[in-house]
Amino acid sequence: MDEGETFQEAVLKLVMQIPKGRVTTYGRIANEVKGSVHAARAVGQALAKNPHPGVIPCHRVVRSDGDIGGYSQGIAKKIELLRAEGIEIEGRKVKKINEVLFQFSSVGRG
DNA sequence: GGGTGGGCTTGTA
DNA sequence: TTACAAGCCCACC
Repeated sequence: MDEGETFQEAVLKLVMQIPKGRVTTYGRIANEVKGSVHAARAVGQALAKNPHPGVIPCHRVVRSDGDIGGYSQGIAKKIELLRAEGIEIEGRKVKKINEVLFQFSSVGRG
């Protein structure tokens, strides 16, 4: 991440890169920003307090287990947003999470 | 300016 | 499936 950017900024920027119809996990972001999956807690904080709720698709971030986890506006809301993008939701978990999982290190990360 | 607690998590037993 | 422990950042006092 950029030195001039803070942890929160780095997290938000990564989430912004998530394309529609795709989702990622807190651990992935935490690994990209801090390199520690335990930082996922901090990632959630950054998303929960995202200063750009209209630019940061925090609803595209779910748990590593596929569970939606939580949402400041409400889990139900998060589910609707994901379904609106074409992502299937089973109860409180994302179906075929491995297929919609978006990887940051996929390309351009050399 | 310093110390403590909470949160949209993760992994193991 | 449930319960416990670890590490990280922000807000409050």
